[in-house]
Amino acid sequence: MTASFLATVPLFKSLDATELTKFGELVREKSYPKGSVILFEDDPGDSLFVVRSGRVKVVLVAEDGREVILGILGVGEHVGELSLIDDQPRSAHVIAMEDTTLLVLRRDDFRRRVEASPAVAWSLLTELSRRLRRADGKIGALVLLDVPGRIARLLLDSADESGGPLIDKPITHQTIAHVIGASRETVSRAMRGFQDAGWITVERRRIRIMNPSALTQRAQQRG
Amino acid sequence: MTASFLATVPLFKSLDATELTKFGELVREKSYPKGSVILFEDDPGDSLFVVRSGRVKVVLVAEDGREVILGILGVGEHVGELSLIDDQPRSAHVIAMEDTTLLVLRRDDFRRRVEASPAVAWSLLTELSRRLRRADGKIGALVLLDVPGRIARLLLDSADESGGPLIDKPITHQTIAHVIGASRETVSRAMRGFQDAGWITVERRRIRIMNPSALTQRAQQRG
DNA sequence: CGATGCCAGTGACGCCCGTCACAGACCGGG
DNA sequence: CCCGGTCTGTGACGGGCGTCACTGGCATCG
Repeated sequence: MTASFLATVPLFKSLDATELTKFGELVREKSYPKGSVILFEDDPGDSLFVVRSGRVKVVLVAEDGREVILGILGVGEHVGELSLIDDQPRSAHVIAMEDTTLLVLRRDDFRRRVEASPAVAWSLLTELSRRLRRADGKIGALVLLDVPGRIARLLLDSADESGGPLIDKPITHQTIAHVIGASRETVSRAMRGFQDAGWITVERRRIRIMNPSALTQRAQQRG
Repeated sequence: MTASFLATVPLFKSLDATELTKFGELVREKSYPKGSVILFEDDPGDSLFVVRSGRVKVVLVAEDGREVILGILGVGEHVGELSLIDDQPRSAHVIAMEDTTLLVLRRDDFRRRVEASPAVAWSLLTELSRRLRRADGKIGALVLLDVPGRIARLLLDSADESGGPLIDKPITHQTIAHVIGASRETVSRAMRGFQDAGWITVERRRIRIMNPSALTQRAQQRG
């Protein structure tokens, strides 16, 4: 049932059962195979998407094909609010990293609900704040840290998102490279360095943090 | 009168006269000399600041003193909402770039008003959206563009913020460097290049865009 | 179970840009 | 109108990291 799933989504956690049911009725479900493009940058946007299963990435792509990953979203997270709020076109592409199912909510339905319930508006504000803090942090990292420093930072962030020293989601060097703005080869060399130093171990693309304080140190300055 | 000033602030533009007066009574005014620190990163935050006169910068500072400017705010713009929304510590330093006067609004007063008036909540959402788009754009620029490309982008942005080809606020190379994440010397060389190419002219630190399409081109790819 | 992709590891090379070091221009204030 | 401090222009140099080119691992699937 989709209402019971919605109850697990942070954005809607403050809603009561009857409101959830109403929402559940407004929602359509759509599936996307791995690699397919869900949203195109510059399209006009009129829907909000909630990840029901799978994983998607939000990316900017340069003319020559190089890409930056702005964010990776898993189950319960959502994309597309910005266009609903300010009526501007989509600011990035959204691409399915695995086979993915999304719940789609149309602008008008969403707006009505937000205006009717201050709690949802507040959740939205909280979520946007979190993203802004992250984005600013990322800007700082790009300017102030070298590649190993940015990787260290990413690993620490991912770890405490997983709630332990083991980063549960497998991840490739290529993906890390796109996230921190570096080349695959440089990431490869830096990760080898961390392993040789005994700061992390990697097993079947799962990374375990062995020495958090060394990484923290490394994520604070360059060199 | 502070209520009539508040009426010009986008955040509060949707309020009617009586609400503005109420707000005006909750507000205190504070002045800061050029160069003084208004907010420290990591401080707990419980106030929102609206720039009444002057200009402030939001900056991240590394241990060795290097800095990134996340934003420059002028009259009518505001800082400090994030901590009010999510109760997290301040995410950056805020420093007066000129002698500056701010209006200070305390958390509880602010929250009450936001909850009472959906229009204010909506303005806030709009504003956060705008900042998020900018931040994401900045991340893209840092990763995908070289220094001249990032400068071109900044100049174009600043120009249409001024509403014409002349960027009215004078700005130093050092400041540009901090904003785009580059060194002062490299900015200096790139700007000379733009002038020699006839794309811009500079007079008393005011920049005028002579060839927007060339800059747009340059802001699209590197090399 | 061989084949076919993806992914990681590593060397070589060159360039962008940060850093250091000055010289000269500009600029606001007494 | 001159003077001290800030801002800009430029050369020299070196290093971090992107790019290119391969090699070898390992996993999935007819």
